[in-house]
Amino acid sequence: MERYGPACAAVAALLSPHAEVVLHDPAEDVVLAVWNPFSGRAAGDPSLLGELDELEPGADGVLGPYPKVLADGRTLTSVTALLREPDAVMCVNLDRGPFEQAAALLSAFAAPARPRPEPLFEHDWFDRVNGVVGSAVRQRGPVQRWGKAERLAVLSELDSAGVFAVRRAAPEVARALQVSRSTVYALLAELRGEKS
Amino acid sequence: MERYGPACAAVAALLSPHAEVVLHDPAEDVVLAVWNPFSGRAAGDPSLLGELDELEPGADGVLGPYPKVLADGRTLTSVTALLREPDAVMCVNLDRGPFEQAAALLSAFAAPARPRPEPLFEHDWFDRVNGVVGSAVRQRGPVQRWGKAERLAVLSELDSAGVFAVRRAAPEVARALQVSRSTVYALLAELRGEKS
DNA sequence: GTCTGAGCTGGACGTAGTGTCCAGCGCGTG
DNA sequence: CACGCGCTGGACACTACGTCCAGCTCAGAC
Repeated sequence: MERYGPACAAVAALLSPHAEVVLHDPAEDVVLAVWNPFSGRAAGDPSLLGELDELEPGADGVLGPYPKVLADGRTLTSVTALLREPDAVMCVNLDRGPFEQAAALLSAFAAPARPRPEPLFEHDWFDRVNGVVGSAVRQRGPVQRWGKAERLAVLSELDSAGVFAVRRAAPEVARALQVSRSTVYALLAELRGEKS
Repeated sequence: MERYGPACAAVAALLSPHAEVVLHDPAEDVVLAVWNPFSGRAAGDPSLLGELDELEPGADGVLGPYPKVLADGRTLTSVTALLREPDAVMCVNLDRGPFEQAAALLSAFAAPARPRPEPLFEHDWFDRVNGVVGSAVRQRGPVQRWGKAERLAVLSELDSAGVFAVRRAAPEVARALQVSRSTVYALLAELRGEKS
């Protein structure tokens, strides 16, 4: 308690008022302390840690993050740290609500209400290629700077999306990836050769 | 131009730097002016408004909002206003990227990682053909009883769904319709000949 | 600097799939 | 019965696909 208290308080302070930190004593199955409480629990309550048995802790002694729902409907994201010598369990419960609301607000502001009325895909697959390449661009930087690994990854995605089943797809993909048609087939062969 | 310019400029200024406003002359199919340009178009370029024909304008003369993807991967949300007397078309293209990034940031921060499945359509089009033919069968009776009109109708549906843009589609459609490949092309030619 | 290999390129080439054409055939109609 | 419409299977030219290869560039090793 004296050992871990400041760490818990620090986490709680950092994420206040959206996170609650609970320190448990697994030996006594009792709550040692709660910082910034909003789930109704208090020091001295039973821990009810049994539910954690289902989860496998990672090599670093961390469980989760995993989702939780409070009785009042609030959604939480939680992580649990297993502490040793002395044994303790630290749970951080983050109220996801405000973040989800903000994300929804931003999405609603900038996203079209009707993404795709009819999945007619003649003209659509063109956008699909641009879409896949585009999201990869956002994730990995400009196309010109890509290496073989990036191209392989994007091609794999396009291939498993079935893009190459449509006519004239290969040249278009080559254009979007800014490589030659030959290279597209070369990478594709490499991809499918290793897969099977 | 003198009439609508200030309105376009106002919209561009409000959303700057994330929105581009393009004023078109539909009669000449030419771009009259661009405020805050980022799509590379400039005054005097051809409008290429043909793509808008597919969309039905609302009662208020507004098309969209609808999604768009630039070649460099940026995602846009666009709305188009049809202006009368004098005729003009105003397009507002909002760069959705920053908003999506912010939303993704918030989501990633508070949400447990959740992989996103890509909708694949390779095997889908096969079912699509069977689906269209199947619903037509339910509506018009067994395939063997169909006359030219029925086949034309179903073919039109499949064609406008873009099925024939995918490889090996024609033989498969012929099989589903229980006609020869030649007939498929014959009917298709008839269909497209009358349309234009 | 030179060497070397990995990776991309443009072009050539064989093949699969596409789209057109036509003689032939069944079938309903005048 | 002759006629014509619509479908058929086959032939054909052509496009697009997928493979192959010599040559180029470039980065890293020596």
